[in-house]
Amino acid sequence: MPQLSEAQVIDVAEVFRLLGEPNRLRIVLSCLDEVHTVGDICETLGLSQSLTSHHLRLLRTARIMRATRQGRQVAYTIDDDHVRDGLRNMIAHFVEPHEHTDDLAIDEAGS
Amino acid sequence: MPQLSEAQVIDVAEVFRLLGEPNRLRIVLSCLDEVHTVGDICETLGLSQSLTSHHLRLLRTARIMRATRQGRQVAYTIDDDHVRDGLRNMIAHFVEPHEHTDDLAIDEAGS
DNA sequence: TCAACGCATGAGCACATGTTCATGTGTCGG
DNA sequence: CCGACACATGAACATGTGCTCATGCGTTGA
Repeated sequence: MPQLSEAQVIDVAEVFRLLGEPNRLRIVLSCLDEVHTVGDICETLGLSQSLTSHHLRLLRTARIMRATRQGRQVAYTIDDDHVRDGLRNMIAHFVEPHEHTDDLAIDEAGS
Repeated sequence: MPQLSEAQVIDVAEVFRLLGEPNRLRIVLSCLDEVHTVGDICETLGLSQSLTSHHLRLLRTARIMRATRQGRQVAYTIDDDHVRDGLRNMIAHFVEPHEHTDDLAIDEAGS
């Protein structure tokens, strides 16, 4: 365990858990650089309004995103710089080629 | 969506999902800088051998960790530099104080 | 005031997931 | 070869989670 307290581990895990759902990750990614209304997100990602709202609620509660009323509409944006930077970092790394040795199989190391 | 393909979004979400479980995150964090055997991880984190092995299997299958036999024991280490760097980055950011502006229309009342 | 728009929320269901218990597989000492 | 050690794996169960359907709430325009 590095320099993270138990509570911090829980918090980080919670953020990862929320970003671990494809639709939710897409929502967050779509708001990585821009601000979008709920309707925009629905249309862009092809999700139902209800589902989008449910996901946004989770992201809001976790302080990952923030909502702002604009008349009848509500605009969402990322509200956590750690998450934003972390995502940018992850994206940058993931764009590079991903090389790997084959699955399973426990390698041998001499004794 | 930024510069990530649909398949990449799925992959990133999968990594986040696996890191989104506290015990699994603890396992990965414990192997962030060092190599540990299954027994070490069990003892350090206070998890049952079976549970630890199940989690390690998931992390192995997802190419996040790698196993190496050392006699009777099996040592695990992180096998994905993206994940390692991403985690280090996240940790570094999470250690800093977490500020949050609480203005705004839609707010969540605690439950 | 009223209807329509835009979004939020609760209920409910099918399915995924974390955990434990029991058992299987590979390895070393004697 | 045999027993013990270290780990992997399957089954089973309780709980969590994503999704849809229906409905509620706030806002704007007429």
